[in-house]
Amino acid sequence: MWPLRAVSRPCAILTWMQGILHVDLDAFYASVEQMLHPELAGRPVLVGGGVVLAASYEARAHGVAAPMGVKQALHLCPDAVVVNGSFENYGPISKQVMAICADMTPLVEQISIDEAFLDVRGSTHLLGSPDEIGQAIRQRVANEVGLPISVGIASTKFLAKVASGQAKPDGLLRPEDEIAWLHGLPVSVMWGVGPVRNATLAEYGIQTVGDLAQASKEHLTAWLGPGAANHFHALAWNRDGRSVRKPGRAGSMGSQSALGRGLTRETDLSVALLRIADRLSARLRKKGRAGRTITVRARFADMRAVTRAITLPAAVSTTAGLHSAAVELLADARREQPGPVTLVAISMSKLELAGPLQLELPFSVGDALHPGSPVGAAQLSVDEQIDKARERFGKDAVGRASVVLGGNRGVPDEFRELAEKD
DNA sequence: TCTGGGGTCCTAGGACCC
DNA sequence: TCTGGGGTCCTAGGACCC
Repeated sequence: MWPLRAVSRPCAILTWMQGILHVDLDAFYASVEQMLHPELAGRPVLVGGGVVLAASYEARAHGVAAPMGVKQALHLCPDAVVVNGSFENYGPISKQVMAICADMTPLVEQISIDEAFLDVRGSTHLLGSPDEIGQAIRQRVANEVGLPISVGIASTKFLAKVASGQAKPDGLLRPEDEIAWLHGLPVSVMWGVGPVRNATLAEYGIQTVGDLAQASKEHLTAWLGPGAANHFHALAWNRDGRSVRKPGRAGSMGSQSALGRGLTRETDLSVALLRIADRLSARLRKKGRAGRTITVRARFADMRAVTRAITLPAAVSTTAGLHSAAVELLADARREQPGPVTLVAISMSKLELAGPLQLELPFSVGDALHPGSPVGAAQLSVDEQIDKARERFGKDAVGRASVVLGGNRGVPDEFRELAEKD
């Protein structure tokens, strides 16, 4: 029932060395949809709207892959069922899977919603060999969650990741002779080799990881630059010193929005920025964080992108603060390339811990665009609202005030508490 | 049919300081 | 008065990952 692809009788030392697992849920979003909607089981399923976010293996058999336009995917696979992702389900299901991993070892490093590294070298005396632990994870995820998951086992994170990729779908793989096995694979399996580097390497006759391992450092440096050359040459010999560690706090946070054929009018762009500024600042505040560097990226119809950034003396996390900076940065970007903007993104970096949210002020879109205009309940400009709040709650509280888009989210509890105290 | 939304890391040039 | 080498910060762009 559980295809163990590695033909192996682990000796003790290999078991010790090969103690890193990479677990990866197969076609995660599509598999969840098939699980929640049994009528989709066994059928080609595409999750996404404009583009394919995930394709079930039945669809992949027809050449469908993410990210591909849904229309193109349907051309390749006319029987496919297209579903909007039920994104509210994915996070909790991912948590269930990660909890199973955490039962095997405290050293779990989750790297995305559907994959994680585990260092199980400290668990083998209790739970058995890495193979047995890997199988136990697969069995529990199948029984308790209902999803297929693939496992790669190796002596390094890099090789474990490559192995889980080769084990898919629904498999487990532990390469016996790691270097020999690795050298037979195409360079594109390496983490960090995408279309551009793959094409560069192919130009010089580098097809397999073995070819890369044999290439001279001088050549690799000329082709890829010094940093990438060292990195990939080391990986080609499975030299990867990175250990499994609990992920720290994210270094940046961003939000973006695609704008169809593109927007040109100032006011339309300002509204688009306000929407993502609000989404981003809400996430920042929820995590108790604020950022000093604000970056705006605009993409144009020809897919060219222009970025503009500003680093502030103090960290911010308010909708109004992000929005006003973003509007200026976007205006600057558009001076370089006028014309319709097809995507806008705001990203915050240099993140710091911020104090808990003290106060949110309801206000409306109209106020942001035309300060003082009588829109909705809030008839005051942002500045006037802040002045009012300052009068009522004192300077300190308002220093941390943030502004809520739309004014229709109700008054946050923090606001109510302050108001009651007042 | 051109292509979502969330991230990471690297490079390179310029400003500035010692 | 002219000038070196090193370090840090900032900005812009790009490749890549899920």
